Amino acid sequence: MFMKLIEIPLPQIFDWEAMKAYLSQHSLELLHPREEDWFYRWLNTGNESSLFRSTVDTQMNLIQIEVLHSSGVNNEEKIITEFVNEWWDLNRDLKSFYKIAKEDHLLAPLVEKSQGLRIGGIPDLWECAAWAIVGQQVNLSFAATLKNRLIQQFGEKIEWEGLEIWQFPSAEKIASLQPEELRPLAISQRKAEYLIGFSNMIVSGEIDKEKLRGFASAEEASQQLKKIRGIGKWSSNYILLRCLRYPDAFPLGDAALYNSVKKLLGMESKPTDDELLKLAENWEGWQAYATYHLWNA
DNA sequence: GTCCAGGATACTG
DNA sequence: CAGTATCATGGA
Repeated sequence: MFMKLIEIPLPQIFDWEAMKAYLSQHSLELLHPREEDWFYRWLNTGNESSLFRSTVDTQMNLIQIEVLHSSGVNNEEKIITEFVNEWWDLNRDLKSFYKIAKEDHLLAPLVEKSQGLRIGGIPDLWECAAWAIVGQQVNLSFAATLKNRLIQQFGEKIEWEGLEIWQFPSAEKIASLQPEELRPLAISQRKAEYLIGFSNMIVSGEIDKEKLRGFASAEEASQQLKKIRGIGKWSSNYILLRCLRYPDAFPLGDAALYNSVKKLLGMESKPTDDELLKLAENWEGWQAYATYHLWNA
């Protein structure tokens, strides 16, 4: 039995099947386990925490959120609603993206097929950066394995009617570790240093979401992030795409991006950066959504 | 066995 | 300054 029901009107264009596919892509999703069409999430709200589950009612055009365990804080509903808004990018007006995408020979068939695809986000900056770091260079399934080991080793879990729901390890927890303590998880020495270094900057407040918001372009915000050890051009733009949601974030260097373009254009070899940037001239202002459609393809 | 994965940095000439 | 080596592991 749930304690409270929150309903959010569904944006006009929203592809629930695509969002479900993203949320379910790694077979073992500890942070938002799925049961039927419900996704469970255990959210920190300061010193307290809320457990909720959310789904989409496509008949009623509603997002439904059931609060299963309340934190008791008086702005809980607002916090959860804002989280889901960011998680599923509900407030994005995609009209101008579709306008340019329909004129683009690479994107046109993709947006036709995936109307309402919205970028699945990682609203927590620390969690997003950690995912970017463990995902550097290695294939996605191995990256997911590393993330799950981090969560199960250093995170916290609760159970709800037999279902386990985990919280990502806090920055404080990772900041308290030595790199050697992460090595047994098969995280490289370098990545262990990157993770601990980033977590320390979160703990000290040296970096936070507010400081990364409000830049006129992803490029400017990216320059801030790239000052951090372990965060290069790919990771900075990945974080801007998934967490800060700059629509013009463009993760140049992304292996999946090159492979997708190569396949879609029937190229002999992977496109060069110059070729990719040439294509991206048509996507000005919407590089993040163009990238996401290419990943999705 | 080799090559490549949603890269970034340290080192070398 | 640009190349190159290194890292971790697993799947193709």
